[in-house]
Amino acid sequence: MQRARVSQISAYENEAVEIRGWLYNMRSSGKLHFLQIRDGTGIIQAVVFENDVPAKVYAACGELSQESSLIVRGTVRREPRSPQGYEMGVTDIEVVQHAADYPITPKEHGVGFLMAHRHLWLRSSRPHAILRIRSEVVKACRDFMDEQGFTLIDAPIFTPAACEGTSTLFEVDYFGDKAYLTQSGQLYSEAAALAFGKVYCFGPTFRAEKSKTRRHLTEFWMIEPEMAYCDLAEDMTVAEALVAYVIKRVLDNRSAELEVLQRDTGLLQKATPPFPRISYTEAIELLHERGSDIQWGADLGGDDETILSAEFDRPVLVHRYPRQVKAFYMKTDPSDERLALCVDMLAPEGYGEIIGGGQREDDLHVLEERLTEHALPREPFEWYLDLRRYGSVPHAGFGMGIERVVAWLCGLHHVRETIPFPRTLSRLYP
RNA sequence: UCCGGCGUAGCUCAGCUGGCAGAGCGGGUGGCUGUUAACCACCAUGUCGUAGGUUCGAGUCCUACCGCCGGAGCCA
Repeated sequence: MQRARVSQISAYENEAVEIRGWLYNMRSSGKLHFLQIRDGTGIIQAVVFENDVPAKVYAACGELSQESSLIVRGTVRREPRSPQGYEMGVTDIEVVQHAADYPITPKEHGVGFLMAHRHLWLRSSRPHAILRIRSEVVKACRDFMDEQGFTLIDAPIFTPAACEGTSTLFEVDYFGDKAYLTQSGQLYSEAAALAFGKVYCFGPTFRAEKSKTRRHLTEFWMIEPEMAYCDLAEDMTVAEALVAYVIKRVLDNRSAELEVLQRDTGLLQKATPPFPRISYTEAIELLHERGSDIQWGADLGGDDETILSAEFDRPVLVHRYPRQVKAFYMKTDPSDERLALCVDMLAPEGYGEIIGGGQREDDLHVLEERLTEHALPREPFEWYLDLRRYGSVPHAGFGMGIERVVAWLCGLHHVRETIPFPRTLSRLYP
């Protein structure tokens, strides 16, 4: 008997097939059992009628429990009464393993309970939909980079020093030396950009900050493109194109999953280029008009970002922040010494910063001054300074946080649902 | 680190002004030939986060601690 996947079930109408999966839910009515079977690609209803199967098979159905693994055989038929439009008329069932007392019932649970059972929760429809969208986002990012001529050059996870200071890093013992889990692959991407022209790295990133908000994880994934002979304007154009590409791919390929999440896709469909671009200084003026008392020179807080993004129906690029609130490697704006040639992209609907980047300081002596200003040790950055000694060029790049993008596309309240096994201040299990 | 909220059945929660520990769901048993988070009847569920204190009496009031959730700062 041929093995069918639930997602392809319409191709097997009126054929006898076998489905290997798990019992998602079950209802019974007299001499009928309705089994909701999931196989990872979807859910299909299998109907067991007492008169159609051997007594032993019908009796076995009565013993079934949620998430028992089983192989069902039967005939696929179109059936409007079935929740999925198709169902299987069962002729035989083989129980692979009987699962007793599955903890996650089809009723409501709190986030704490579900996260403690994350290894099982992945089987439920909501996480299933979110993680398939995440998978699509990741693939879209890689496809975009490939199509645009970028080379994947991944950065190390163990690093000898911080990109932006050591306070937020996880320290590990590295054969007696101190090492840190990476906070960004950017410095390494810069080295790679001067070798390959256009590169990106895509990997996990670690922050030891004790942030307890819906936008933070201690371990998250970031894609970081870096381009040689590139200025801030071109950097922003690439960032905009990447985000637009990802949105379109998710809308095109994951509409069923967005439907499961009841995401209003109208807002996503409107998010097409060009995205609005405003300077930090314009943003401050706008915030003042909206009643904020933020001072010029201060970094934008979460509330400020929410106010700003509410002004637009698509992501907004905020560029040229004050230099003092940005990292040491940001290039100074030649037309205004107070500013850095940097950019943040803020997602709509209060999802905050999804991209941060800018043009890098390419002058050796200025960069040395910046290291001193930021009180950073010189020695761990010698290799980085070499990049300015040997064929330095204007270059730029950015980092995009995958979880925040997925949270926005899915319309989620918290980023922890966008990663299979979230790591937060209070969660290292499972 | 700071501020706020919450810890009661397997889960989600109610429990008033201190007076016998509750509901729904889930589980078990039985019923139903089209269920849609099925429905109907019956059954069993407990270290009220922990440790002290006040009181004749504490789930309830007080103190400390622990855990979780959210926010701030910082960031993607």
